[in-house]
Amino acid sequence: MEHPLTRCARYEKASELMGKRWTGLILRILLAGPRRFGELTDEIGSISERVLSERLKELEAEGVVSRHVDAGPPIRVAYQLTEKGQALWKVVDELARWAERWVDVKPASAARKRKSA
Amino acid sequence: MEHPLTRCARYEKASELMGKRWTGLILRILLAGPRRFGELTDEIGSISERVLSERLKELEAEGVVSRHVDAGPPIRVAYQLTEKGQALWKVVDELARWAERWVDVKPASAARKRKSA
DNA sequence: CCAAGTCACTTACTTTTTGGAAGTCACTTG
DNA sequence: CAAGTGACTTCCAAAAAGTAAGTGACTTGG
Repeated sequence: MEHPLTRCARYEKASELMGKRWTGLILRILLAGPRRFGELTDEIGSISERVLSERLKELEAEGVVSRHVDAGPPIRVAYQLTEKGQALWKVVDELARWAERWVDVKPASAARKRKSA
Repeated sequence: MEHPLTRCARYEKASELMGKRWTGLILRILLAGPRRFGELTDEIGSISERVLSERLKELEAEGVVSRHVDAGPPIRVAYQLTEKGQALWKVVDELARWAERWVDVKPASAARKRKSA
């Protein structure tokens, strides 16, 4: 191999977190400011409440987001990034830059076939 | 909401790509140089060949990695990043930095450390 | 007061993805 | 020519995500 690569448990864990469906989207939205549960579902659009709830719990468990209950009377729950979560802005930002530069949003042309006959 | 946020289809697609299990790990390895199928399975450790094969096809379809067959005789297949794939180094790098700074690899015990310089 | 609605979730059930192991195909080596 | 090796596939069970309907606290309208 060209370069040996030491396995990095921290990176593996980080990658496991970001490598879950919807996490990247949730983070981008929360980087713009706190959001309530319903706002998140609306802004993400196609996520199911079941999964959003799950993802939010995972992120909270990881210390990336915090949950704030405003006992109203109209009870409202807001989610916002912790310091650890805010620190992810660079990752999100670089991914956004990459996306701007490299992602074509139109239906991708078909992948080349492997040599088969 | 604090800041409105325009939905970005490109980011959504990028996030869908990175937001798949194993993709972050595969990318980090490939950023260190080309790898053969077996090397990837070994270096990742716990991925199944079925899923690695699937992920590689997806990444190839997205134009992030390219597949090179060296018709040997000992036939070998190498995967390497395309220019588009290489461009992801910043994302991987920022994620790695974040992980170094914020991810605790040990099982979380009673007290959690705050930012220790 | 009672019915209907909102918000933040849960629960139950279906579909899709992933994991694990074994099999395939084209060679290579003993 | 029986046993590998490398790169995948196939099959099947387990886990995660999608869908829809339900829950509980509280509000508004008639």
